[in-house]
Amino acid sequence: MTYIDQLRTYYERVTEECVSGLSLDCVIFGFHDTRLKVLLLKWKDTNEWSLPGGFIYKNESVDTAAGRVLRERTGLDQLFLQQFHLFGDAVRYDIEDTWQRLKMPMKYGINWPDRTISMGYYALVDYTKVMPTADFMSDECCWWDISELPSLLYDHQHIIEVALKTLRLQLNWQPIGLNLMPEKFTIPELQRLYEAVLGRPLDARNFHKKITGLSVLTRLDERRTGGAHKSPYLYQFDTVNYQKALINGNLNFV
Amino acid sequence: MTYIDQLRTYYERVTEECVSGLSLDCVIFGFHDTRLKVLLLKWKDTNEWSLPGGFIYKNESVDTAAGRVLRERTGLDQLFLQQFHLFGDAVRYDIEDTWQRLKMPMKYGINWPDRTISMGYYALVDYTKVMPTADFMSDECCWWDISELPSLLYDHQHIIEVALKTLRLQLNWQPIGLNLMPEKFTIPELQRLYEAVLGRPLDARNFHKKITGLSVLTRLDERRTGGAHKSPYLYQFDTVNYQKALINGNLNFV
DNA sequence: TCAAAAGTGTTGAGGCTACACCCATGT
DNA sequence: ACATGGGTGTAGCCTCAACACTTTTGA
Repeated sequence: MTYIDQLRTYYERVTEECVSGLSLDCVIFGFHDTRLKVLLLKWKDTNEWSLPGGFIYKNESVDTAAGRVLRERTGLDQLFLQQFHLFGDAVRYDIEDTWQRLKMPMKYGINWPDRTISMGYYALVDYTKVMPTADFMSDECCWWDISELPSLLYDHQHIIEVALKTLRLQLNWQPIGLNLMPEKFTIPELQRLYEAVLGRPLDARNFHKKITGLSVLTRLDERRTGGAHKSPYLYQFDTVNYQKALINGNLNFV
Repeated sequence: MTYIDQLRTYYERVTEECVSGLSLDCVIFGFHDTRLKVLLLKWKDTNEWSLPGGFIYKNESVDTAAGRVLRERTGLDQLFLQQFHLFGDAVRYDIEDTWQRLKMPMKYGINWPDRTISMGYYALVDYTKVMPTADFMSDECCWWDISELPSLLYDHQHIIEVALKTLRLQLNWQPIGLNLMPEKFTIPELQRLYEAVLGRPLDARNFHKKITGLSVLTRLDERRTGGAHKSPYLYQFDTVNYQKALINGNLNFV
């Protein structure tokens, strides 16, 4: 079976089994090496990248479908996943141009709706736990630095921008740290995350004071060694107090 | 043509001309007489109420469709309208029970999808300018006090709750006052609005100090007379400064 | 004259910002 | 030894919350 046949079969199945005209796109954020990252897929035999996405089975909750897409691309379950915008413009992108960049015959001869509306989700994941996994349409699935994205298909550049804007706005009310950091981390590492999301530096003393003052962290008896400098303490989140601080909107580092 | 025929014709047109399986519901907030209000429709020949909603034409932007629904029910254009949640559970409500309450034969014999996903929008409108207008399916369209809602069809009770929660969260970043108040209003009246949204009383002196300190209001040379008490000054919003205050997130009365 | 709501300032507490030096570690 | 980043405290400012009396108006 050729790749094109596979694709046609896939889209035929989608047409039959999924909600028509509605898709979802996931902006999966990770954090590594002081940088905010996004998980992208490269389409087979092209140099074109896009967000992981998918369709909703006719008897499936949309949120569940988003969780499924996420699980398939990251290997992780029970992730922090949040609706952020419905992309419903009549013309979201240049369809012909897109099919050309994908080197595909338009529509594979099947009855595909003229326009697709897409629900945008963002996810916050622990970079160290993710196993990026390509699907049958892609030959690569990997992390990209948020500030060095490749050219993206569809309106995915726009979708990422909206997701990032939402993330910044929700920083104080969402468990950004809890979900993006590995289990054990140092306070300066957490500060780098906040700086990466906000896009500007924060004062180390004030950050330390604030985050420890909220008692959302538990200091471990371990330190991170290996740097040519004083070894910082490792911390874990105290999830109970973290939830409390979130509810109070106290995790703001403006 | 009987009412049932009209309905069948309508749903046939929707099936043909609209995006399938996706609808939208609008929670239209108004403010009157110290109370937050929602605009509801009563279905013909029943005592069942629901939110105004509609479908999206195949070549229409979803946001535009929401604006259209809103214009048809309020007579107003260019309203403040905001996506807030996609209601996409596989089973959102008891379908059979709903059709029974509507006293309708299910599906009118047409090919209607088994489940509908709905995008929730909320709107903030000037109560005094709205002309509530029923559609052909409803025999009443009117304002209901948010704390004294009737029994609602579908999952509309839930949708209103989510909308209200969103409104509270966004109070500091959205032009709540600007859109819900009439052109001229007094500071105590604006305070009542904030109290209605937040669901708790605010201190008059602190409110006055804060709101005047932001220079988002212009005091007019008029006063509201008629009450058996001191006549309060009338104010208008200074839209330029209002936008600035919103951007800075300064309109918070926590 | 009375009832009802409008208008108005001050004070204390807590949170935020700005700022500089010493310490621990690996090279 | 030295370079690198980690850890730590204080002072001033600003914002917020709490709080009561006088004024105006219509009935």
